[in-house]
Amino acid sequence: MKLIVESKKRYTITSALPYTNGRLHIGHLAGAYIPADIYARFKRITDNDVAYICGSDEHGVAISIRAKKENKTPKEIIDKYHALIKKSFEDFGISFDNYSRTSSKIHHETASEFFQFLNKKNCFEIKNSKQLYDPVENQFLADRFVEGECPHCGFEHAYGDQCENCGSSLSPEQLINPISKISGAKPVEKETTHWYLPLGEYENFIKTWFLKDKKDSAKSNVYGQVKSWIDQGLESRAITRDLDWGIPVPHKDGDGKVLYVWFDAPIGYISSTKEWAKNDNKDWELYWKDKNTKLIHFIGKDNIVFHCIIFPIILKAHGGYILPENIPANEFLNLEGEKFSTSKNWAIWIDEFLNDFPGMQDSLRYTLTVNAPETKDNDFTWKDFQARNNNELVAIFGNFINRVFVLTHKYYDGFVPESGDLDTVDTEILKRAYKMPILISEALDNYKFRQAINLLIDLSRLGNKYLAEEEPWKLYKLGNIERVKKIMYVSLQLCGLLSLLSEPFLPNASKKIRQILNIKETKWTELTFSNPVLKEKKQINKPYLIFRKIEDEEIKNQINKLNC
RNA sequence: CGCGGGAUAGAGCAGUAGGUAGCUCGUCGGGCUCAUAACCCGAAGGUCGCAGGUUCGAGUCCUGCUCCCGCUACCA
Repeated sequence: MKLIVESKKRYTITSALPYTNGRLHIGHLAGAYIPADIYARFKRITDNDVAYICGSDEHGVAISIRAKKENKTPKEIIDKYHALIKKSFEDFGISFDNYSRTSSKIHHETASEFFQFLNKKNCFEIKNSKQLYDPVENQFLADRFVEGECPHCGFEHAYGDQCENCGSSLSPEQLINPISKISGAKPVEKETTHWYLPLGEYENFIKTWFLKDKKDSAKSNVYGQVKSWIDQGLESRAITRDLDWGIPVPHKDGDGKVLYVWFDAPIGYISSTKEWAKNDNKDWELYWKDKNTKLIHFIGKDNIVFHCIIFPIILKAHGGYILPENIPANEFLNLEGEKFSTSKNWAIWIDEFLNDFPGMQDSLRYTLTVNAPETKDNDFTWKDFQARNNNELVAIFGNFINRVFVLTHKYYDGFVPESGDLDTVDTEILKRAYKMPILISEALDNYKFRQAINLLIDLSRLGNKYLAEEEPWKLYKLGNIERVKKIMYVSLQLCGLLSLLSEPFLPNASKKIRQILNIKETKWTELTFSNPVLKEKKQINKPYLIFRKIEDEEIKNQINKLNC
């Protein structure tokens, strides 16, 4: 075990860029945003230099199609959802250092330069291919947007890439009587030219950099997925598209073509960092090119291949960038046993949650962390949410703090008592408590968020047990005033520690407790047995309840809301 | 079909060098009354997905199988 908390390092932390064709739901939060936010806050409070970066991903064929369907421009679509998503993040309290968008000027410039740099370095192949084309809409069709009869089972609504009925994978030209899903017209084949990234040339790079060097640090789900891809062999991948929405290919032969959204999106992390650096007067290159910077990507499992294979290859091909230190992808969260579904409205939207449970961000953060899909898909249920909130957050954590505060005001008018020499039980409790910053740090450094937040609750359990065993209220009545002072002094130190240790997980509660205790945010590196959080004779403010219970009625309403 | 992850008490999970199965919640019983009817203690409850194998001994290693979730590359 480490004896101290690591500090004084530089971190570039990213969360997957949300795609601007829908609102945010709690599945998004659980996968890529809450873990990253905890990690970023943790690294800040352990005295590191942190850039926590994100932004909206606003290109790609899906947005183009959606705009057509809704009879709007792509820009109208992305402006609407960018605003909604950004507001949800702000209201929920995700602590991005910068939240940008890929339609911004700085991103278009950055991505274009990236393409030009790689093109000049001869990193691309240029190849011709035949693709299906919609003659009515005058656009090329992604496989998914061609529909027809499956040659295997006769199912009439098979997609160009797969038949949903029999499960066989297809290519669009195999379909019988294919039609464009956009116009309904019969697609025609047309030749086109694209730039390809020859991923196969980088197989050995991935084998060494990831499969060998990350074998111990990568999560098993991530490692297995990457290994599977490499074992199957990597093929060249087109990084341009025939589309009218996106970043124009900056090349004389690039007319009517844009950069593939998966080429430009991860570069969005870089341009968002640049935007932040410009506003904050920082040097962005330190966060992307300095060997001492650790780059961590938080994503959902659907993004593994792009963050563990394709983006690192792009960075490697460029040559001037650092590579990710780790990519702690989460699995997926289900809702009441079913997958989240935007079309069926089977989701808990962030804005609606905040509307129905104002000020209860920490309750959701708690539930989504303690039940995070770290190693496999997990399920969110409203009943579990209520139970976690009422039985753990309120009854154990909130209640411990409250009973200490109430006793402090009752006995000492809100002043921290002078303890004198502590008894052995007292110092044992404090010693265990001051190990928590190290234990929690260790768990978080290994991306074990569930374990980390359980350690935090364990500290309040320790406090509750201490109070139950020492029974200061009894001693007070018996007149053993000196002993009560020691017990209360120790209990207050635990509250102080809880307020600081909860900051990454429960930032709102942390702040409230610190305000009651009258203490400033303190780096975990300064938390030691010999330097108590609360000084004797310090006065604390009038307490109030930090968390509230959730009633059965509220849960019933939410479940009804889901089912209609 | 191929590949990846998972399968441990009613629920959610630990168990990362093989040695008499642990934690949290829930349930039941008791204690306490400072506290948001909260807190503390104790008990019941599992043949560790199935079948073989290696071993003195396997949840932990090997083989085969079953079930659940996901991926399979222009749905970003």
